[in-house]
Amino acid sequence: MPYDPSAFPPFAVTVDLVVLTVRRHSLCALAVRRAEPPFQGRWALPGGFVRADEDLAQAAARELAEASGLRVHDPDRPAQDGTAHLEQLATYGDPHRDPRMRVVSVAHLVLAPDLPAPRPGGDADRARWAPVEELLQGHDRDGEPTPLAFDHARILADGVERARSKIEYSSLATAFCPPEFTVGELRRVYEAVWGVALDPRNFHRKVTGTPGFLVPTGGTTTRQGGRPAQLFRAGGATLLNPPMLRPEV
Amino acid sequence: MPYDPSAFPPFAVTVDLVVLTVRRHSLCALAVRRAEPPFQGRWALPGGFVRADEDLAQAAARELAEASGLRVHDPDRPAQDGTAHLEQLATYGDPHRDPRMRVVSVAHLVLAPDLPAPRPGGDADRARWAPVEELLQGHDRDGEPTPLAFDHARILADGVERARSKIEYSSLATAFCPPEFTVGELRRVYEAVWGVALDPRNFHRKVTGTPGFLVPTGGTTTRQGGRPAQLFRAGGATLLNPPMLRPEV
DNA sequence: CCAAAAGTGTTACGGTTACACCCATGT
DNA sequence: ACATGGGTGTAACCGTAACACTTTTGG
Repeated sequence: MPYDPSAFPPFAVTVDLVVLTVRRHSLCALAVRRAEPPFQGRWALPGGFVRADEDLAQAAARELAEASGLRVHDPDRPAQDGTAHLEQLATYGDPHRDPRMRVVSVAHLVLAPDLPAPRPGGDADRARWAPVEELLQGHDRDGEPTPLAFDHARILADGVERARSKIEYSSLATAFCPPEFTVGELRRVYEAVWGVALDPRNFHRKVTGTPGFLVPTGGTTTRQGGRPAQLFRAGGATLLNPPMLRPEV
Repeated sequence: MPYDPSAFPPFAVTVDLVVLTVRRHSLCALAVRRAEPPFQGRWALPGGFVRADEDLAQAAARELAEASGLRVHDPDRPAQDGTAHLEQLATYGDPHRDPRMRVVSVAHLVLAPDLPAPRPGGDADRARWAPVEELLQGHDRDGEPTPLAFDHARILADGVERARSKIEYSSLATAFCPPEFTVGELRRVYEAVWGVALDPRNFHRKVTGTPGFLVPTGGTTTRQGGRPAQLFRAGGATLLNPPMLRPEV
């Protein structure tokens, strides 16, 4: 087929972000309140237009910094505070997903530690961390309606599903932890993301026995109470083999 | 951020297809020869522009039919001859991936049975099934150069990797088989996609022992020689638990 | 009869589960 | 002393790997 600039319709391309973290033992996502129509006043995933000279991942990292102050992990360096894991999730291009025009959105998944100063935007009126069940069910614990704008509930559900399955066979769960963490803290991440309880003893053996998964720093902490726990950093291994088994329901 | 139609740059959006099949015991991909610049005369993945009123998956299915005559599985019906599995793969949006203009391509993965009449386009000069190693290494067995256009080698590599990992934990390998197939034929699919040899006895026990994976049709065939083998259709189960273990290396 | 592919039986091994038990700290 | 979370030991259990062996066709 010959090249003809008029042969293709123009699209707007955006990135949307599913930013997940674990707070108070539950899986939360970053939501921002829309200031403009359509869906004015409704909660939505952070995102925005891709610029003319930007790669998709660059655009996602820029929008992430704008919405949350988070920076993206440099894979070559040890994890630092305030840095997150970013990966492409999927692309949503229903012709009517945005009533204004034809918009194709490349959704990205971000896994971030629970920051001491989460700073979602700065003021809690425009951005917040909300438990994913609230956002997916469309109402909070008081029954107040909180449906997400556009097809963002679907995108969020896909992102949560990706995170849930990916921590089974990769070391991605460490992206929810601070740079140094204990085995118990890592276990609570799995429990929050999967919504199950895991046996602390077997979990400990599993993660410490997988070569390259965890690297002891030598330090200990009692921040969780009880006996001092060893501190670890994420090791070089990115794949977990055999995988962490997820208890059925 | 207020809505301003001039605030975003225009993009072209395309779909590219990684169409995989198993032929003569090796994993092959559909490649088409480019008739126009850029990369005129080079092999490329089939694909094209998304139309104004089309969903992304619809565009992929349309391009698939145009390039190969294949139709896409209806998940609610039993598999039929000439139908394939289609899923979104990933989106590629480097600002310079197409020298003409800013193109974002939503790649899709198609798994198809080896058709009696593969009909890639009709004439073998414009389309062909090529072993994926040839396409990925950039030359065929005679040393002739066959580098793929654009970033299609990367897209193909991602599609092959997706197929290799997904047949581990899902029943997707049956998408490479005709509607009725034997356990041995299914095993040869795994062996071709993974490039390994599997123990026929253990494989047989594994797939026939997983509830919902295979449904016996009652018929038998000797088309592979030897003792008559039972014929099966794909069952309703889409997830394989525990997964098929992939031998290392 | 022989080759080839299908299918069954059996044992050894590795990883997970379940749970008893001990350790080191804060209050 | 006691509660709390960290960590080790151990036996039952389950699925896979390895391989001997039988079955049923075609040449």
